[in-house]
Amino acid sequence: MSDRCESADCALVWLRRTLRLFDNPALTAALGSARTLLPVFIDAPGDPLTGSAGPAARTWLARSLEALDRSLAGRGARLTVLEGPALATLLGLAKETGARTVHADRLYDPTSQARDALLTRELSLAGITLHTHACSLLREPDAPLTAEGTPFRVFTAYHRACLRTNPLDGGPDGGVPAPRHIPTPCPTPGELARPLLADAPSLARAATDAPVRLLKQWEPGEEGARAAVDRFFAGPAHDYATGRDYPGIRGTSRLSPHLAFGEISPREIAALAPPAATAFVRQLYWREFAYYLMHHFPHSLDAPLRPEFLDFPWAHDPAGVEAWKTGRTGYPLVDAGMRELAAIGWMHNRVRMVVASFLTKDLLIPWQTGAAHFVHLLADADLANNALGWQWVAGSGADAAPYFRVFNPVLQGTRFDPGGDYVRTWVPELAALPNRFIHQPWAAPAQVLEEAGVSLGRTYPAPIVNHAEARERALASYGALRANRVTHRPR
DNA sequence: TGAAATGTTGGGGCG
DNA sequence: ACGCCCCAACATTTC
Repeated sequence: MSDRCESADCALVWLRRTLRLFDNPALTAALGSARTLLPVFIDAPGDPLTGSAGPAARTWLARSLEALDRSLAGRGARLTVLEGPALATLLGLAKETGARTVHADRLYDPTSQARDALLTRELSLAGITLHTHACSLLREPDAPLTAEGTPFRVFTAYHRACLRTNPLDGGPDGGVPAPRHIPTPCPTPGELARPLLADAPSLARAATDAPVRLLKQWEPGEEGARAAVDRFFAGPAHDYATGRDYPGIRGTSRLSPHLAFGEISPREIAALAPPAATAFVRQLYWREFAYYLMHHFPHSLDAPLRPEFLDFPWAHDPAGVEAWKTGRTGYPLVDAGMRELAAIGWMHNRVRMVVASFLTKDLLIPWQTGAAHFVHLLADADLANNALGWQWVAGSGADAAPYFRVFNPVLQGTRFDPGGDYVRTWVPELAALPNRFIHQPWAAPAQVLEEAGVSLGRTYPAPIVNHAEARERALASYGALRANRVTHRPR
């Protein structure tokens, strides 16, 4: 970042979680407001999104920034990537370029909102205006409300209200077109000939120590995102309602990391969706609902939405947490999911529910422990989605599973991974077991185990808990909580 | 976006 | 032919 000559009329485009050119209202607004633009990404230490991200998300981010830079290069601009505190970095760039305006994509988590409010004040002292633009959602998260004017807490009611008030969110085109040319201050950043991540050493490191398997399956960036959408809508989307439940096949969209980094907008996805994909579009509204809940109940990122769960008798079980994290619980479907997560920074959604149920109900570990682990390992880490999902499973959240709903990892396995493909992929030491025992190796006769080369407790762990007993324990805990609430109810 | 226990029914074997 | 038992299959209730 040097030698950029001052432009009479330059605006900064501060991209955070909108790493794309199509349907990017921040970019469009900046183009309309200034003669030249400087697109910038700031890797700020302690940033609530990128700062707490784990290696998979950091690697994805680095790759996505490289892709964005290539797209910008095709339109006469380049991406500037800097590491440092947001305020100082923006002030430095503003001074260099003479920019008095910053256009950014809006962030919705409470920490980012507080930071943006602070930045708005601090920047205005230097004569700089910060504008944030709605980029990430089908609709802003304050609406709709119930007839009483309160936020919905049940998804189906929320979803119905969304469809009633605006059935075609984002319009038929899926958003504003990508600009054909992006004028930049002179000299163009491309002429500076600096490697993209030279001034963001932490991201440069992340770009090189990639979880390789992740990169084999996914292509970070706007182009890769659009290709993934096309592939999905051409095939799996048509059988999504059932296919999405089978972790052994490609039945889901696998769009979550693309969406998390804003490489493609949900408006564009909704506009491209074929009529047969309504079940999938409904899932986009689950994402909307997560942001809606985060907006109306910001405390629900870290604390139970339903306050009676503050009294829940969670267990302290470091050994159990460790077995869960490392995929050594002795329940093949749970272990397969946790190993998939560790290996590629992603996990099939049905399996996310199963492992979350196992942690919170079989082991009685607070959902926040699991949520933090997910945020650290998932390439698609999204605070709103993550908290909603975990609270849903734990029973403490909106539209929550009733407290007595406990997933049986064996039944879930036989039902949704009947051929055992998923388990065999991620728990190879069980691969030779016949289907009948692949989800419950402890039930196999000694001879079958021996023929499959499985020795429980040596090559693969024996179950760390008995699920039937654990289920009873969970029901008792949740039952006590319910009784508690009744006796404590104010009169 | 659950699972297990309990209840019901109907067919077939058998005395 | 008939009643009885068993059990699978399905439905309902309960946690």
